[in-house]
Amino acid sequence: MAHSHEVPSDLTRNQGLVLGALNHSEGPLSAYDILDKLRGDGLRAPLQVYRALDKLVERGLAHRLESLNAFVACADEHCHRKGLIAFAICEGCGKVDEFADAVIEERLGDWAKAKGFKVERTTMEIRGKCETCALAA
Amino acid sequence: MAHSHEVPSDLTRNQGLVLGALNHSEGPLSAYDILDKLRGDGLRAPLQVYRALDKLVERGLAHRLESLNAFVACADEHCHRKGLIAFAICEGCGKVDEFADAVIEERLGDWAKAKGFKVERTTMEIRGKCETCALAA
DNA sequence: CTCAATACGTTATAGCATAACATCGCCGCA
DNA sequence: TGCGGCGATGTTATGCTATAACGTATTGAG
Ligand SMILES: [Zn+2]
Ligand SMILES: [Zn+2]
Ligand SMILES: [Zn+2]
Ligand SMILES: [Zn+2]
Repeated sequence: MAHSHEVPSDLTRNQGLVLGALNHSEGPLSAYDILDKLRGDGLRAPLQVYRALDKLVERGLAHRLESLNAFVACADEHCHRKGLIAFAICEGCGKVDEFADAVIEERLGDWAKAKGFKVERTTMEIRGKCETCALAA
Repeated sequence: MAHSHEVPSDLTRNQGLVLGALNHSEGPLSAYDILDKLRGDGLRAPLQVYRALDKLVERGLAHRLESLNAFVACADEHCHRKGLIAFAICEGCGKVDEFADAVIEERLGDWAKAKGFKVERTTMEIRGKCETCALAA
């Protein structure tokens, strides 16, 4: 399990369950993956998972990976204070590495400023092979 | 209609139709949007559209926007020779601005090198408001 | 207590994408 | 000319992802 936030105590039951599932997973999970893991805990419908995910993502405790239609627990205690977050996703083992880069963020800010574009959020996802999987290939 | 590639002459009928639909659209289209536009031309099934899109994306004539599950025609005659491409997507009017940034690409390359990560492709999508829509708000 | 806000549960439906299989047309080659 | 491979096509069925719409339950402020 990846290094991650402590689980906040003010989560609702469903939010706690969903975050727990993400925290205990080695890689990203789709909403339906999560649902399957939590049927034993009484969850029955996709909406229960999606609603919890919405809140978790909103609070920065989880992130959505657009190119996978899947979710991961945030791996960085403080990432919600940063702006742009990037994800490197290994096609081999499925592991996700989360990082931030101030230079990229600044560069993007410059572009936006020049264009008059008001940035609300940015997704950056790198697909490829992690070192282990690249060497194994 | 955005500035775009000339339509290559070696496209198949379906590929030509799909690229035409994208070229004539003001904004991104989902595969099903495209299908609806092309029913009059004899297309009937999603797969016909998806197969054409696969080829167009492979050749760099179209791009997939992961955060929208939609597609746009490439707006840059030479983008397939560049590496990373970024898209700024306006939540107001739906227009998409495609651009490349060598500094960001280099920075990403540095990160990958340091980590031993072998990059295969990168998606970068900025959501927000274009200048026009931001001022109108 | 009462009201408003938020979470929850459930069913149904919408939207996105691919599996599987048959067919067709083109081109290189015996 | 006729065979055989290959890529594009057509069609049906299916699976995965996400939200609409409705009602109930819980909580907390005034
Ligand atoms: Zn994070
Ligand atoms: Zn790996
Ligand atoms: Zn392009
Ligand atoms: Zn706009």
